[in-house]
Amino acid sequence: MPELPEAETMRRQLEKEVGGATITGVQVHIARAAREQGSAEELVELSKGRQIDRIGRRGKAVLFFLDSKKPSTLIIRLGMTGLLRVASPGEPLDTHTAATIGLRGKKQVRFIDQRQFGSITARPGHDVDQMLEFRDYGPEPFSDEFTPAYLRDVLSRRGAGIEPVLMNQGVVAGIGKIYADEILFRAGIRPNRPANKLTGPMRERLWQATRDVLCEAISSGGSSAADETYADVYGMPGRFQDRLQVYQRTGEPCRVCGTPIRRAKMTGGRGMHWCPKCQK
DNA sequence: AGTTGGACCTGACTGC
DNA sequence: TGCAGTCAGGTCCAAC
Repeated sequence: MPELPEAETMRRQLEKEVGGATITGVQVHIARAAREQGSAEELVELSKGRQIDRIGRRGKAVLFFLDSKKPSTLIIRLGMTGLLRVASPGEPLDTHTAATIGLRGKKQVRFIDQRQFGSITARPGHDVDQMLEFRDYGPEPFSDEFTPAYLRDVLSRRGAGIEPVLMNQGVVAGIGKIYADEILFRAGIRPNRPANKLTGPMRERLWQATRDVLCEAISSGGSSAADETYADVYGMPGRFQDRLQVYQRTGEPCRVCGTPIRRAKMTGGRGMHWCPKCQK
């Protein structure tokens, strides 16, 4: 599923491919994709004729910052299976194309979303932190606000397992199942350890592992694991799946100690993967 | 306030 | 072969 590294990979590619282009219109093919917008007309009104100043990202969402004189922001939340693809208007539409962003010139951006958990929404202004969808978001993992001291404060109030806490976008933005599993392996912490029971050294390792794992995943162009649909804006898969240590490796030997990787459901019903020997 | 479980959604997979 | 049931998880919502 697209998490921060996949969203960041697409952001960088889009910046290069369509940065500076002018939007000629937005066409919604699957109405559900625009469910967070007041109306489809509003989506077009807030984006048509405006130039893409910059492509941004907040957590797992890709942001198109439009027209600084009459600012608005196009928000693509990728959900489980959302993808952005650069295409030419003549190419046949994928069955799951939820929306098409038309551009002046020879390109368009397509939002493809098989499971329809993603969304496309336009909001007035550029102040993302004030917008409904991001108001309660925690810091970006690479920001100055994300520090071991911040983790100490925020985790001290949480008695739930560290994995669901790490996946809570209000705690830190951009982490989903794949990277939560991988970060906790790297930090040597069991996913069901209560968040407020992490030791100081554990919090330090968690902080470091969060940044290291996400950084390496971005460098590898994200993960396209076995049951994942993820591919970049050119349709190319990521390369980080080859370096996964625990995610989707149930029963396979830990690459560090050889112990079979375990899988169990955490509270909330999601699966977690961990090495029973390396993670405490 | 924080935690938990259910709902949404589709394709892949399992079992009879 | 076919078909019902289950699973996967990002995010929101309601209940405790």
